[in-house]
Amino acid sequence: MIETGLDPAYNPSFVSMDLSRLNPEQRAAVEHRGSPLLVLAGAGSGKTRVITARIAHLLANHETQPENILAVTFTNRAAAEMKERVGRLVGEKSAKALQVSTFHSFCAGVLRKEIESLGYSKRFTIYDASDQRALLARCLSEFSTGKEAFDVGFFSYRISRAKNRGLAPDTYEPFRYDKYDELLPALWSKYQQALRARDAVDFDDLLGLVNRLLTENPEALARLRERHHHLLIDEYQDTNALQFEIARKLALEHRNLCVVGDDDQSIYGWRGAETANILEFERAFPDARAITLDRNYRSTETILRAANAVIARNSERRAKNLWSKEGAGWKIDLVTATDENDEASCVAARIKEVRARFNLAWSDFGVLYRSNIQSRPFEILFRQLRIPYVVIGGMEFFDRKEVKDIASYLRVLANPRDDIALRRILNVPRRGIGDTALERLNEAAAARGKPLMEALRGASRLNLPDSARAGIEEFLRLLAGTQAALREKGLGAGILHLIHHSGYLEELEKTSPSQAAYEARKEITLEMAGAAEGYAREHPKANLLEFLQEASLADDFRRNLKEKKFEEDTVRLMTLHAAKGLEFPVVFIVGLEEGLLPHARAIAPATDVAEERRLFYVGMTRARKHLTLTTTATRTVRGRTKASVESRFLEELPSECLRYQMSNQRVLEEEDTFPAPNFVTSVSP
DNA sequence: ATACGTGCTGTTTTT
DNA sequence: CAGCACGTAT
Repeated sequence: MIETGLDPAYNPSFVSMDLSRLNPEQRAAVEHRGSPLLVLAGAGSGKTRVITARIAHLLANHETQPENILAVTFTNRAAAEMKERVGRLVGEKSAKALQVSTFHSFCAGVLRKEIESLGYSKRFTIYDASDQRALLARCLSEFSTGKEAFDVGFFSYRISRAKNRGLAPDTYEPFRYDKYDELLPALWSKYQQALRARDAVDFDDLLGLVNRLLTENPEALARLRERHHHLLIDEYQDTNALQFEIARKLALEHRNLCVVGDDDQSIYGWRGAETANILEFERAFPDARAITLDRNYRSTETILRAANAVIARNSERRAKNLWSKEGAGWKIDLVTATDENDEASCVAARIKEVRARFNLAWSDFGVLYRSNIQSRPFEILFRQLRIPYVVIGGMEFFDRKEVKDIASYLRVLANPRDDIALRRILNVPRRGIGDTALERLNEAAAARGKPLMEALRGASRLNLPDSARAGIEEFLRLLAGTQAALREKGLGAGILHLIHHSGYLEELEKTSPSQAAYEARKEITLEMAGAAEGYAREHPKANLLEFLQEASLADDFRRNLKEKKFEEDTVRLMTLHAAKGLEFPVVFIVGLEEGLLPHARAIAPATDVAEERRLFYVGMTRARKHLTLTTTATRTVRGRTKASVESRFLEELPSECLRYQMSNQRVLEEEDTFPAPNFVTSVSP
């Protein structure tokens, strides 16, 4: 039994939640009621613990039902983990009824039910970044801008940024007028029409449309407020303006809003994240309570001291100094390697040495880098040395060509108007429908204002080469056959039907440079069917649309594929971004060089490197016991070998926290008198 | 329509 | 070192 908070409405006799293991600040965060709450939670301060305890506390007090709690996390992995942790506190049954998801999948779910009031069909398709670009490129080509070269990516970036600020084509105000901005409003509205014609929404629309729904449809707003009576947002520093607006509208009435974040760990500014959301929370909600958690239960004092020194260089932050009682521990090793291969072998040697000496698991080691490309030397070497590893993120399953192809088939089946997907697979595998035939079909469709699929069905009336005619017929037969197989035998079997009746594997074999490459691609292709099967088993009622939605938002789907690997005892390789929220006893941050960290793109004259510094800070604070930072003397990038320049961040580290080493030195030396950190214990209160 | 060779250019993070 | 656009040969 615990002592209660100050809320007079609070009745201690209901309490069965044990809060005695929380520190006073954590406990205050769990018990606060009646007004919005901002929890400024430093790295390793027990942030997830607070959120899960708060949820459990709400449930244990019978203050609400699980289905009325909406917890928003930044990644789906975090969502799954949160559900599991709440489950341990309140039982799996309650936990299952909670809604825990990312903003994007939450919005997708809302739109599936409510989008018709916004003039879209319920069967809408979600376009990912590459679909978006493809469609944008098509729109751009209609502007016949002559010889002027435009970068589609640049438009896509600007449109996305504008959308995330809640703007529309007619409210867009160019920041600085250039040739892009001149065209942007017109292109944007054309793009928006094109999406509409295809029954498609892009990632940003998911948020934008929900925000519109909440503004324009009072009944929907009331329903959602009723349903989501308690709102918790994790990683609040990474929310953008639109997400803030959605949360604000949902919470305005019941005011049960709890946000948890750390401005020092804001690393998604490039994606529209507004640190202002966290810095000015109290301005948006004047009755808000703010609680700071600055006791760290994760890292040694040495690591924290260094991390604090680095982050202190940033202005524009809510001052906070992490402290811990974990002991000084080892110094941070700063290793200079000759090149990126030497860097990899040095890390490998250290992993082996420390693992053997302290009897650790492979999964106790994390190797963090700034950009995905840096994983390669590590992968090659680890494979040679038989160090089990897994690359988290990187080339995601869903970015693979094979997977996109199969998914495009499914998308066409689910939404025949989706001609971005249709164009992608109409001639994959090759079936004689070349560019000229495609253009002719396209013209026919455009002339009558119909989707491309209509033109295919009426292809016999068009002037087309025989090969194309036959190909189209074959293609339509394949779709019909797959449709039937999906309906009669289920998702997995339907996809297998598609793979085996399309000649897809044969085409893969032909186009693969080697037998090994073919085998790998084949495996990916078949995995798609396996994953779908797994999904269908877990969600028996789900239809194709829902499956695709999960897949494009990378929800359960990717976990079915990857979770196994993640649970295995492997060294984890990942970007600094992907490492947020994780911790490892032993961490390596590699490539501490100018151009890499801070990244070249972030060094531009006018921009400051604050976000790169935060990224470094996030990386450092992942380490519990030991941290190694590496640089190289030379590095080969895009085939060019160049002398490396040490990262400016290294100078920001207090020298007394560091031990300088060369790549052939060991972690433990003969004369080493540092007391080894205790790798075994460390249970937070 | 497709297969294949050449030359060019781009440097990051992800829901 | 890619991956891509473009051009040429079949």
